[in-house]
Amino acid sequence: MVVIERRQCLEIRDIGVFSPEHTFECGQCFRFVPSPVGGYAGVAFGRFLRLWCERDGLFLQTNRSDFEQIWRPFLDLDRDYGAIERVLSGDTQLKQAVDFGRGLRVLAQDPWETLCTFILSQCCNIPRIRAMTETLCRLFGVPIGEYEGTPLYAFPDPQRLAACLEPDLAPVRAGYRARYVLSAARRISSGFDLNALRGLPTDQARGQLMQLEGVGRKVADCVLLFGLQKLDAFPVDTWMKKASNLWDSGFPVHLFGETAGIAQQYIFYYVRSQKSGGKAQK
DNA sequence: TGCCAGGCCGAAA
DNA sequence: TTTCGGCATGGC
Repeated sequence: MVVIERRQCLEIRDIGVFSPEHTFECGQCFRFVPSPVGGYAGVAFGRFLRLWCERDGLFLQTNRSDFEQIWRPFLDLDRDYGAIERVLSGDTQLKQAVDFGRGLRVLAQDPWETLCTFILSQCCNIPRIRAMTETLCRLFGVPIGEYEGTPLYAFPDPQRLAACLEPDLAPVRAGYRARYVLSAARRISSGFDLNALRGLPTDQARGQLMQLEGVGRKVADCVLLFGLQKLDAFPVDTWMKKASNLWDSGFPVHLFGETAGIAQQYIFYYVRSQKSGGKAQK
């Protein structure tokens, strides 16, 4: 990887294919949207980022310090996705999914934000998850400036939400999920250490997460994958059954290690695209 | 208008 | 252990 400092931004080269669209439309992260001036823009870890592709480079509108501390790990830039894609493409069925989503990266998100957004995700489509998440941030997150005239907010920390009551969350329109969000916020702010789960084997970490109210196997595995970088997690649920229908010769679940978690994201994205008429759902 | 959505929970079978 | 209804709401 080569990092070149440009005027007001950084240019990243030699990282293989990186697709902001596939990375932010594949259903793992709900706070980055297409920017009116190109690429994608959003907030993570209390910082704003816009990123776009130009010629053979990936451009980040950020500074060197934030890049090293936040965006380099967040965007998983040090992993060799080319090698992973080559392995997955050896399976003729998986190759369809890889070809569709080529350039997506499994993000390293904040575990608390990941937990919260995937609690909100249950039985919702992605546009609605995005809307609920933005309302939650606008109401309870710390303002961090503005972009193109739109105010920006950090994701609210668990202590802030733990001080709320269910009626406070009514504008979020989260329905029965509001209770789960508040319950998780109270557990986290009273000592449940999400980061400590990184040191546990995946199955033990999953068991701990499932102790939280409203967190089942699916939400737990999404937190393991996107928030704790346990890429051997593999959320198996209703969409996987649909994938099995799509691929009539059986579903490829022989994967292990980091390949499994990355593969499931290509598959999820591909299956969803097939259901919405062969193009990425926005 | 009706179906579906990155589910979870508790009860019943 | 598996199945099923209920939950709260909005996108399409």
